[in-house]
Order: sequence, then C-alpha cells, then structure tokens
Amino acid sequence: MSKRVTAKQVAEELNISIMTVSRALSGSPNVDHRTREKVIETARRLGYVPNQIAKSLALQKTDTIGVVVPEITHSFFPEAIRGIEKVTYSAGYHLILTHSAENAEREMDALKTLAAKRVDGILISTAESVTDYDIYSRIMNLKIPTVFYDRCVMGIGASCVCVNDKHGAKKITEHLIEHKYKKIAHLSGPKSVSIGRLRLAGYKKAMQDHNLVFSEDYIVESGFHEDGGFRAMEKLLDLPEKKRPRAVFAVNDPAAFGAMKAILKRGLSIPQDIAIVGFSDDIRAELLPVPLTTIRQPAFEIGKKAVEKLIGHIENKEEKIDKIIIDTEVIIRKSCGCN
Amino acid sequence: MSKRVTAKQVAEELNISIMTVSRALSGSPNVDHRTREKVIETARRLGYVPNQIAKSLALQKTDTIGVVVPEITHSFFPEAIRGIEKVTYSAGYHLILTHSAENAEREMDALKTLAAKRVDGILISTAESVTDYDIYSRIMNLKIPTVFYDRCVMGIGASCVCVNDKHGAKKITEHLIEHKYKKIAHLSGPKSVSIGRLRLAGYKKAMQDHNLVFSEDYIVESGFHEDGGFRAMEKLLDLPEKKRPRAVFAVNDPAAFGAMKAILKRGLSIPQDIAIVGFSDDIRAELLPVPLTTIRQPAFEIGKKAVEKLIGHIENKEEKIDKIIIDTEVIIRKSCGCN
DNA sequence: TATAATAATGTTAACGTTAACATTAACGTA
DNA sequence: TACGTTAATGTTAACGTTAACATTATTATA
Repeated sequence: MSKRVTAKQVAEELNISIMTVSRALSGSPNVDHRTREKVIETARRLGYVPNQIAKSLALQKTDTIGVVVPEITHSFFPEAIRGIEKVTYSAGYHLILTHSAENAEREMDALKTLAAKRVDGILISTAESVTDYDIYSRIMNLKIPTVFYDRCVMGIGASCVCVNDKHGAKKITEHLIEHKYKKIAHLSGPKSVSIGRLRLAGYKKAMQDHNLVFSEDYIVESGFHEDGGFRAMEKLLDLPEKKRPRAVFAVNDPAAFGAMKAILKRGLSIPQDIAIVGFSDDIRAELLPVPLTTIRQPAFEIGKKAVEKLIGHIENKEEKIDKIIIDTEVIIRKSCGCN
Repeated sequence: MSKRVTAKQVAEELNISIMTVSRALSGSPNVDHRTREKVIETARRLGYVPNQIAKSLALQKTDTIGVVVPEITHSFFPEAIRGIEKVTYSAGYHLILTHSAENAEREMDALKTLAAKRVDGILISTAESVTDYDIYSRIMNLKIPTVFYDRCVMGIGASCVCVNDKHGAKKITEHLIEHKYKKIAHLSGPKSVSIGRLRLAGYKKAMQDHNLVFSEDYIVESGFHEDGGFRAMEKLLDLPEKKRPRAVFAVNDPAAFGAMKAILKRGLSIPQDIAIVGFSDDIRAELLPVPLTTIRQPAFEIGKKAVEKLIGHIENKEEKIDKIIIDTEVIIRKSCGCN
C-alpha cells in the first residue's frame, strides 16, 4: 500500500473539512449540492478511493463474508460459490475465500484468519480430516455468525444448509435394491463429517428396511476423493469371489469415479459385473462411458440459501438458528443397471 | 462485529502497557520471557484475536491478494485458483475472491472493491465483455501491483502469465490440416480479449502457411461459453451444404461442447461429417462420447506463476514487468478424426 | 428587525494496532 | 559507589474513516 489520496487531501484542495468530504461522498443529507458536486469532482480528479480498512475499523463492520471451501476443484464447490457470490454481490457484501484442502489444521488457520479479519460472518463446509469440533465452538464463542453448508456440524448453535443426505442415500440404495441386487456395499465418507455419517445411515436404513444383511466388510471408508474411492474399491474387489459385492453405493461422485476405474482395471464391467451409484451429480457424471446414476445436489441453491441465512443472522439478531434441508433428486443413468 | 477482546484488555488484566502485549504476541525481542508467557496465557484465556483490520491500517499492508475470476464454474479457473491459493498460503497472504461473471461492469466494481480494500496486489483475468481498458489504467495509476493471468491486457505496464495462445492455436489448426481437411472454420472469442485475438491469429497463420483460403464466413464469434458455441455452430451449419466447413477449431472447450451439440442435433456425426477441436482441456473433454482433441493449458501452473510474479512485484520494487509464457500441449483424442 | 428553526459545516474522539522515541530497571565494570 | 550499557517497558502519535456533538450560516416567521 503506497501513499494514496485520502479524504484529507480532497478536503484541503477545497478548503473544507474532512467530514464534509465524507458526508458528500457517502450521500448523507444536509450537504449543499454545490459542495457535493465539487467534492465528487475533486475526488475523481485526484483519484481518491475511500479506504475500506479505515472505514471498517471506524464502523466495526467489514461488509465481508468469509467462506471456507474444502476442495475448490470438486465441481460442487465452484457451483456453490457461484450461488454464494450472486447473493453477496447484490447484498453489497464481499467475499474472502479460504481453502482448507480437506485438512483440519489448515481449516483452523482459515477460521483464525477470518476471525482476525473481522469478517461479518462465516460460511463453512467442514474438511474431511476434521475430528475435533473445538475450533467451531471457539468461533461460536467469538459470536461470529456462522452457517454451515453441505457438510455440517450440528448442536453447536449454528445454522446449517444441506441436502437430505440420509433420505437421498436411502433412496438411491433402494434403487439398487429394486434391481434385485442383494450384496450391496458402501464406500463411505469419514465418520467425522456429517454427510459421511448420514449417507452411511441412509444406506443402512435401506438395507435393514429390505431385510438385507450387510457385513462390516461391505462398508469401506473411501473419503471424498477419486484416489480414496479407487483404493476402497480395490479392497472390496480383493474379497473372495463369492463375497464380492454385486453393487456399490459411493459416498460421492468423485469416489465413484475412482471405484469405477478400479472395477474396469480388474477387467470387470459396469453394471454387468458390478453396478455402481454415486452422490452429488458431478458435471462429469453423465459423460462417463457408462454414465453414473447419482443424486443431484443443487449446489447453487445450497450456496444461495446458506448466505441468505447468514446475512439474516448478521443483520438481524433475532434470526433463528435453523437447519435448512434442500431436496435431492435421483438421476437415473446407466451405471446402476438401468437400460 | 460485536465488542471483542482487545490488546488493551489483555494489558489491563496484567497491569502492563498495550505495547508490551503487542510485542509479546508478535514475537519481537526485548520482552522478558516471563512477561511473554503471561501475555500469551492471558490472551488465550480471554479469547483475544488480534484485529487484522487495525493492524492493516497501522502498517499500511493487508497481506491480501485480490483475484478477479471471470467465471468460477469454467473448470480452468478453480484449478488456477488452487495454484494461486497454494502459493499465497505458504507465503502468508490471504485471498479475496471476486467474480466478474464475464461482465465488464461487474469487473469494474470488483476492481474498485479490491482497491478500496487496499489489497497488496491484484490478479486478474479479463471478462469477456470488456471493451474499454480505461479501468485497468486507473488501477495501474493507483500503483497497485497487478498481474494478468490467462486473459491479458498488454502494454499498460503489468506483468502477465499466459500460454502461447497463438502458437497453440496454430498447432492444433495444423493438426486439422494434417487430416487433409481444407474447409476449416473457427469459432472465435471476442476480439477484445487477448486469448480471443491470439487464437484467431494462430488459426489464420496456420491457414495461410498452408495456402488454405478461408472466407470471413468461416470465422464466427462464439464467446467462451457453451451456449455461444452452440449458436455459432448453428450459423455454420446453416451455410449451403457445399460451403459447410469440414472441420472446426473452437476458441475453447466449452464453446466446442456447445458446437458438438449443434452438430449432433443436425444428425451429423463427429468426426465423420465434421471434425472439431477445442482449447483448454476441460475436465469433461476426455469423457465425451467422442473425446475432444484439444490443447492442454496448465491452469494450476498459470495460477502459481502468476501469484509468484505478483508477490515479487509486491515485495520488491525492482521486479521486472514480464510476460511469462507457459507451454501448451496438443492432446490428441477422437474428435479430430484420429484413430 | 429580531428570533427561532434548520441547513451546512466544523471539531473531537474513537476504532485497535504498531513504529519511533522515551523512560526506567537491571546489571556489569572501573 | 558511580557510571555506562543494555534489557525491559512505557508513551505518543499515526494510520483514514465516521458518529456525535458543536458551531456557524441561512432561511423562515412573527
């Protein structure tokens, strides 16, 4: 930051007080219109750009929302950011983006940074490796309005916007059951992350409701990424032939992509040998050689609803802590065995 | 921002001066180690989070880099952001993200915001609809270090990191020429954007070098998005049958995707009736029913190099204005007619 | 014309931090 | 013991803005 033009210089140029400059530019009433015009003209001429930092310090408000993204290249998130950005832009807020890279420590760093930058509110989707909710409580203690989106932490007094993960997982597992598959495995997310737990629960519920047994062997933790999906699927493929699952429900699409690679690598075909379904409707899902049956998660809408709620918390102390659940949709393609 | 714990309160708690607290926490020497320990302990106990806003105001430095992204959902950009983020994180900078939505006016807003927030530097990729470079000069006048990435504006004294667009475009057009296609069309980007101009130039150069004629009918502006590619291709398909191009080079992959849809919609096949190639190597390119031959643009590396250069400008006034060109690679798949 | 009301502008203090300079404490040495 | 040196801590001012209160100029009203 080099020496810039300040309100003081504009004021001196016109022989008026700084306050009049401030008032003229912020559009407050009780400023003579000729004065205002002169100020505006001079400000432009001198290249005056108001210092938002000083303003934030004086007003104790930054008009900024901090976002924590676990993995910017997972297609869900750019789309969610677009939803977030659309709302923040029209509401006059700015966005500070932080990336946790699915790493708990970096997530903590990110939250500290956002707290230090005195953002007016925080939107967060938890990182995969998080096991300790302590940092979230600390943020809550700082009284920074916080809304979780997609990957939530409940019970600490923050609002949250997510899809009905359990229900969606149950629906898509039931779709596999309709195909008469009995041996259905699940590539699960980490238990510490809400969507991991809930999708697993949906899977279990579907199995139980249809009196299907599943051994613990059939639940393999893959995490949310392609490489994890690949490795987890390999474990399943290493089971003795007759124990091998006939169908797989992966916690999300990237994990399913990895699993598909593992299946094809063994010379097996999808869905003839092993059927597979995912969750999230990644942009690549429909383009695969065998298009992936999955659950559509309206990322844009999740982002949008999450900021809307957050701005509610920021601007209105009475805004209620809420859990907002957005409906999902089963997207039938080929990988499940449907025509 | 509610009333938070400040250094003053920590100081009062210990009956010492604010300055000692500041020194103890910022790790400066000449602080008694017992004092330092007490300060650290008390700061933690009271939940003190240093106010970065106040610090920025005092130090005239925000440790923040502003990024302008034209379209967050175009897969090139999340990948570039990941590169940017990786470097900024380890260099101790933070990131403010702004989205121009390919809109010149919003881009201007974004730049003003970043200037007002006194970011230490700006990374920008120009929006599709920009026609007026005035705003860029204004930013340059404010002496904010700025680096363009991917979509550049030259000649205004800013560094820029991009791929060799002209050369890449020429290479991939020549690949089509090797296939013996004569009637090759180009779906172009807007002329106001560097990569639009350069890729067009590469196409023209390839055609001229091989003594192929092209009428102006064969250059149709599509812009950078799928819908534009679709419409532009329809125009080409509406040409009388014998004038219709045998191959098409699209300015980028999303435009190529749109064009492919238009071709298939007419009942024509790719590449038998019309061959097509793109530019950018979108994550979807290899997954299409007919995988797209394209140019790989190393997004991560572009982002990385761009911030590195920017940080150079921020931290060292002697850093030279540079044009950094990153090599591309032709990725041969099926849509060009190979194998 | 005097006086009240209001519009326009000015002054002061505050936001929370740090740099620069000032003071005091602690210690070693002549 | 006196004095110089260095370590530790304190004080002041500054960063650029705005809210709150204070003052002055202008206009309306009796």
